[in-house]
Amino acid sequence: MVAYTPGQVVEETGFSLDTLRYYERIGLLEPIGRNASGQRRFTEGDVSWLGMVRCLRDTGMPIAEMVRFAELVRAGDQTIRERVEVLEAHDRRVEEQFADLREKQEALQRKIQYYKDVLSIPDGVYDAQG
Amino acid sequence: MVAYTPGQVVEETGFSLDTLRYYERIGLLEPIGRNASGQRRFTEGDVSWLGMVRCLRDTGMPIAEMVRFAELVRAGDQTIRERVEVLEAHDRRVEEQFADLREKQEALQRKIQYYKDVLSIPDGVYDAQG
DNA sequence: CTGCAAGCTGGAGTGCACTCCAGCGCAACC
DNA sequence: GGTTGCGCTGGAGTGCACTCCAGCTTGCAG
Repeated sequence: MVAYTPGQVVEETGFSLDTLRYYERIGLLEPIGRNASGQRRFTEGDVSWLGMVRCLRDTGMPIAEMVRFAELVRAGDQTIRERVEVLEAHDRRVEEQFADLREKQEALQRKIQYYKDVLSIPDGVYDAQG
Repeated sequence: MVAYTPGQVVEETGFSLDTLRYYERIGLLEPIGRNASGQRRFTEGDVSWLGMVRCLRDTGMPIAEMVRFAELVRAGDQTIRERVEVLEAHDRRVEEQFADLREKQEALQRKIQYYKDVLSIPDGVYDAQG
């Protein structure tokens, strides 16, 4: 059975050692196994769960919600349906984020265009704040 | 000349009163004019600048960078070219955010699909973490 | 004239998500 | 057998962007 040292997990997942320990403390990771001298040894399962965590984190899921999701995972197979609901709700939020951000970006681009228009008529007098 | 009370600005901009005061403290807003008894009276220009602030904030520009941008605005018309550069760099970052987020979302959707596949074969035995 | 809402100030507190630190253990390499 | 490196712990600190608070003044409605 393969076991990963903390250093290897840092390498693989991109999370810092402190972050990994923090995630374990708050219950986002279940207690990580230890070798004879008390050092962490991560399993394949731990690492793949960290992949899920990264995915959720990078799409903006708050830690508290990831912890709730982790609890569902630990509760076993009968929670799969609920997990799908959580993930789909999250996916819809991500979709909303997109729409929102796109709108805001369009506003930004209009402002940029405004500045460029001012630039192209160099000696006008404008209130350049709007 | 129209002047806005703090309450009206809260209404118009969606920023809280505390946030407005905070923005003034840190120099994101220039010192707001006061009436005879010391209460703030915002000008049209203040409000339109707050529109810009909202636009930048909502597209994820950090406060510190907004403050630098505010300083450019205060420095006058000769900084317009530089302002355009700042805004365009920001716009490119927003674009990157999109690409990034879309990628992460695709990963998320693959994970959701995986769960759904598990759901559709109800009595298999799977490691549902990946 | 009495309330109550709105606003003022400086400073402290909050929430999130880490991040850092001191002081320690263990293993291994020269 | 020293020192280098990886890892351990509990707890404190950080950075960001607000948000709240006590204690006060001002504005306006009834």
